[in-house]
Amino acid sequence: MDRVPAAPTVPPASDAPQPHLLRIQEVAAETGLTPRSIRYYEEIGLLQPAGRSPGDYRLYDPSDLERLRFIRGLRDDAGFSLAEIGLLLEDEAARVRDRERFRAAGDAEERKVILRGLLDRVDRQVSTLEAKAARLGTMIDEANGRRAHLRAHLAELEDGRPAHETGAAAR
Amino acid sequence: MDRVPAAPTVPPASDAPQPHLLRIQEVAAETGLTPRSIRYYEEIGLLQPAGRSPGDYRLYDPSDLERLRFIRGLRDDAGFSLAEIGLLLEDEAARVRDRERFRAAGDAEERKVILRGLLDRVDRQVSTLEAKAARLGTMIDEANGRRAHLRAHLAELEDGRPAHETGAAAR
DNA sequence: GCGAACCTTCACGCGAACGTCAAGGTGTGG
DNA sequence: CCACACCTTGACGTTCGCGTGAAGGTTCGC
Repeated sequence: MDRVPAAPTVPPASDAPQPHLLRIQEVAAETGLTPRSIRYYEEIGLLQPAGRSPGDYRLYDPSDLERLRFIRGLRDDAGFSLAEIGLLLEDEAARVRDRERFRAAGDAEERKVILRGLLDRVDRQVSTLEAKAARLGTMIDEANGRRAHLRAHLAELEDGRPAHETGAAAR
Repeated sequence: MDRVPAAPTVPPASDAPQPHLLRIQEVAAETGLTPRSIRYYEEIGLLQPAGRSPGDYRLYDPSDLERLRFIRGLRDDAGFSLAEIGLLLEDEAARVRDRERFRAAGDAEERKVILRGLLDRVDRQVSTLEAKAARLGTMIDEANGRRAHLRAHLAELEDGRPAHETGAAAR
């Protein structure tokens, strides 16, 4: 059975940097990616795992999961290339540094600076996504235009002489 | 062979199959694609040029242009793979057949059947596009959520103690 | 009828985004 | 302590979506 720590009387709250570290296959199952892809994304600099085990296993924390899901969304839903995703997410090294700096910074002023940087990036992400959505919207409009055109033609034919009903083609 | 009607006093609407046939490079300029891509799309069955010249040059009519523009939109704006585009456009051979049959069919009833088929296809295209747009919309919402979260954190820091102004960071 | 520009069909090459072994090290329940 | 699943780093293979010649035929203006 599980050798789970039976009763941690009081987790000392001072530093608990082990919330839920997952190994690569669990991450894969969780995100719908493959281990190979995840390693590849690391290779091209899209994300760094939160840490490594003593035996050098990659270990991922929840924020890594979120990032991977975001990457997958950008790839599958938005159809961006990994290169574009790299530009959107911008410099994984910076993220790591920022998190480090943020934790280290007791100074509220520095935290604000970091937060503003993050906010700017998210703003750019949103506008990029919205631009894409707008182009998609245009395409949908055009397709609807063709649809209306066809409907008009069809109506013309049907209206001119409502011959016999075509069975179950009403819809 | 066919002689071209030099001066069709009254275009009898029965057959005028030479409106504006373009060669591949003109089509490329018109659609923003490359000749190589256009040939490749033909190779994988995305479209057949309206005809060939006596010297075997590919010749494209306006509906080919429209189709190519649609393909480009699906590829660039919607981010579909060419395989997915093939599924969306569904069987170029059918389109050719349909057009042929439509022209040949004086029968209004058969024309209606063909039009209904086309309409169904366009309907499926629209719903596929809208599904994609919805997923993109979800992504945008999530990104906005993160944005709001960051804003809240930032506001908390700034509100708690509005220290000194950060110069020109007002955006 | 000639040259330039365009076209044709192969055919090979390339970067992106992984898949797939191979040859080992790691973690753990029994 | 061992079996076995999981992990590691290479390294090579694959598919997609074309780019880039090579070698030759076609159009067209002059």
